[in-house]
Amino acid sequence: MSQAMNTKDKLWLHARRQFWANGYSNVSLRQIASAAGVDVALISRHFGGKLGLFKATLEGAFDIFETPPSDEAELLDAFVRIFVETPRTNTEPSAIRMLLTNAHDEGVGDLVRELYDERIQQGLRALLGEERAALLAAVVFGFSVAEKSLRIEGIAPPSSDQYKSQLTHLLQAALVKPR
Amino acid sequence: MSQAMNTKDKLWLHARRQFWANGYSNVSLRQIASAAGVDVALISRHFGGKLGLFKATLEGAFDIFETPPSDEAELLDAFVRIFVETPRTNTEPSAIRMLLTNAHDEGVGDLVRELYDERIQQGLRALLGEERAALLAAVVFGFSVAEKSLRIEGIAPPSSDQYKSQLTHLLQAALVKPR
DNA sequence: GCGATTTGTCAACAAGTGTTGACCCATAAG
DNA sequence: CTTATGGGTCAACACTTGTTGACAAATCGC
Repeated sequence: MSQAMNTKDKLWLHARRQFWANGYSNVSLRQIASAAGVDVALISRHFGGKLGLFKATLEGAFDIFETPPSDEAELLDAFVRIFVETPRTNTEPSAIRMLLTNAHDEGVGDLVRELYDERIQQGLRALLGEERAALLAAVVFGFSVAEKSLRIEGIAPPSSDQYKSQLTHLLQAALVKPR
Repeated sequence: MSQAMNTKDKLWLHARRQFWANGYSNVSLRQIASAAGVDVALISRHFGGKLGLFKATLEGAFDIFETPPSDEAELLDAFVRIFVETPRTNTEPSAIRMLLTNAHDEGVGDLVRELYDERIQQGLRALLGEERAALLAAVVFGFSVAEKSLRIEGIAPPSSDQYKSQLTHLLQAALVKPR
């Protein structure tokens, strides 16, 4: 499969995997180029630099939000889909989770926060109000990063039905209007 | 205050602040030394290297868990205390939150995960079982990092009473036994 | 076929990293 | 006074980082 791709796509693919696996600043361009079997200089040629490559790997991260959810039930569904089902059926990294995982990084932190706020958080705020949107974001963020950073396996057991119901319950709790 | 400290304590203090603010691998020894007004070489002298310095800044991270909570109500109290009250009354960074924030880092990730598992997660598992412990960890993790990484301000409004009740509610939801 | 434009190759660069060894200087023990 | 000893200073080290420029090769338009 890989030998039929042009080098730009090869670079994109391996960059995506490595950024997801190790985080933006823990991956060097030479690692990516080596994994793709390509010279380092090609990255700057094709993507303009490391940041440009990272931005390119974020493409499609927000497709699922292109039509923003209009009520809370729909929102709940969307989140469960993003954070439970998609990561398990698709072997490739989920772009939105990659986004969140790299939020704490000096190099791309600003870009990531900007994108997240503009493309996701704004919609949440409009639908839920300031406090509940923040609360929900915190929960979602926790799930995204806990499994990856702490390698907490129990969060996502093979039979994900129970996990799904627990997550749903948790998100509902986050959506309760404060007194 | 700072000029009365010896250089080792000065280094420790500024290292702690910078590691917390920017993450382990985003802080260079020269930055720390410069902030402390001290030569870089002293760090390797006093702490044996960057990793040694980081380990030293983790000291006392788990004091609050020295007597592990024995029931779920106590556990809930402890978490609210750690993640709501302590960070606001104390201007210095909370070590446990620093620990979690640096979990996603190639250099110290293993150390951080090991410490977290050994000192916190094990107690949670014994008390709650595998799944609920993981779920609670995810929520707590989200709160620890979301505010810091995503700069979501709404999570912790100045009047923290409402926030406290929301967090309590959320933690209770995480503690519900799965069907 | 010929020229132009893309695409790939190689080597080097400047900047930044953690770490080490050689020296100096104080203070206290003999 | 002499002499160790611990703390501090300075310069260099070996290494990695992202990026760039000069050149070769291949591709495509005409």
